[in-house]
Amino acid sequence: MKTDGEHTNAATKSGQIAELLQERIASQIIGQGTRLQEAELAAEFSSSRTVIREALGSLEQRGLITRIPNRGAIVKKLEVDEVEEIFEVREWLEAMLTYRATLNAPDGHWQAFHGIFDFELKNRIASGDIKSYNDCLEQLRTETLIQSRNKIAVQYVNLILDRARVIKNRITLLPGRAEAGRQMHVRMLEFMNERDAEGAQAVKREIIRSARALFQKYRSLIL
Amino acid sequence: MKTDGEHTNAATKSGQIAELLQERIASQIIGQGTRLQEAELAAEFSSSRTVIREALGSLEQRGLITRIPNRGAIVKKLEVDEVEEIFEVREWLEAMLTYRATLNAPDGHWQAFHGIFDFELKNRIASGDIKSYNDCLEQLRTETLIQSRNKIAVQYVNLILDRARVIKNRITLLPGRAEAGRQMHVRMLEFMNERDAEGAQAVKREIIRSARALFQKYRSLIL
DNA sequence: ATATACTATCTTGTATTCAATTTTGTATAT
DNA sequence: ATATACAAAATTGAATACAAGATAGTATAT
Repeated sequence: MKTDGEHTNAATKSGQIAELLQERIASQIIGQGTRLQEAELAAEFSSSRTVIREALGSLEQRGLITRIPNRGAIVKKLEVDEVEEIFEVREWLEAMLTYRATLNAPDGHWQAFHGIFDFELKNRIASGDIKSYNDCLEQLRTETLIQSRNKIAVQYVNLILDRARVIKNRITLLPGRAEAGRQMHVRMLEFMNERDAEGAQAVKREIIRSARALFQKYRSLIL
Repeated sequence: MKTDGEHTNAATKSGQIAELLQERIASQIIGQGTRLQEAELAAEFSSSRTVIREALGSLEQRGLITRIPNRGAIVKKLEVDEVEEIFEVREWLEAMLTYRATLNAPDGHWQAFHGIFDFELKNRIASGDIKSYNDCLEQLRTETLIQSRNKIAVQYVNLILDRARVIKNRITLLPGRAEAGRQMHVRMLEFMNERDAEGAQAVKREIIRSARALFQKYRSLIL
């Protein structure tokens, strides 16, 4: 799921622990509302509370946990409103990334992806192989982020997505979503091939808006 | 310049110090490339290195400083590419906020601002009072962020802007910019009054793109 | 039985100490 | 004079120790 390993703070213990905890929280191995006790974590990672506190500081900045002074840290709960807000930010930011990637990529750069989405995935999805679809989606996403050539945008969009990663995954699993998503991506990739950035970003928005609509419909099941 | 004091971490020393340093860095009281020495800061704020390290951790997460393991922290230098990237993200994100604020605000909510931008500021700018223009701009911005009703977007857009606040201010001071900006804002506010979110966001983009063009033209003077 | 006050315990916030790495300065060899 | 090797000082990273606030439990009063 990681996109770029550039300035990872993997050198310090606190950085490593923060990464680990982030992964666990984003994938809900550590569930929403869970209390994060410093001494407990220090014992688990056999380190001092100092580094744990530094790691918690990072997670707080990234918006993954809430810290109440003198009371401790808990994993942030995803409120409905917050998920909606995240969808909205993603709609505009990822549209931007698609727009730029369309303009920046070399000629025919999206042809391969178009082929995969138009043919291979069609059958795989029909046979229930959602995992393959998700993997390709992730690859396309990664490539789009690279081609957008906007490191700062990538940084923030990844930060935001990590706050609602499970939502994204659960929506993909909804009946019919994968195929509908595949078709929209085929359309988007056609625009990208034609260097029609305006058209591509419009479809990208459509993709995210439709995911958001599904969330609104099934939120009781998803959240 | 602060927009919302909601979940400020002003309760802990490290939080307070981080806020203070952020303000100093964003306003370039502490210049780019400056080395931040832990012991030195600890002495200045008469606190322990522990809290300083926590504060530096926050600033690193916010992208304001760079920390090299075992070597220390320096205030990030604004590269040309990075400023361009920030302009691009702002263009899309602030367009979104304008779009939403236009749809969300009650009827006639922007009338007062329109009056100020259309009349009062006209003369003030003509007489060289850029400060007033900047203050009104800030008020409009604050109101837009509130009306957008998207806390997460606000959070990220503020984070991003803090990385290039001086650039924004210096561009406003460029000859002719204030008046040109005023006129564009009048147009934008007309759209907002008419609840034409599409039109309003288009002008907002125009505003940011024109600022970006000025940056490209005068970057040797601005950076 | 319920509510309040108090104490003991637990948890977080901060300071201090120790360890590891980097930087700086000096001496020596070429 | 320049380069290398080594030692000392400075700086950051991590662990421990101490202080302060919050929580839980108990005793007392009503």
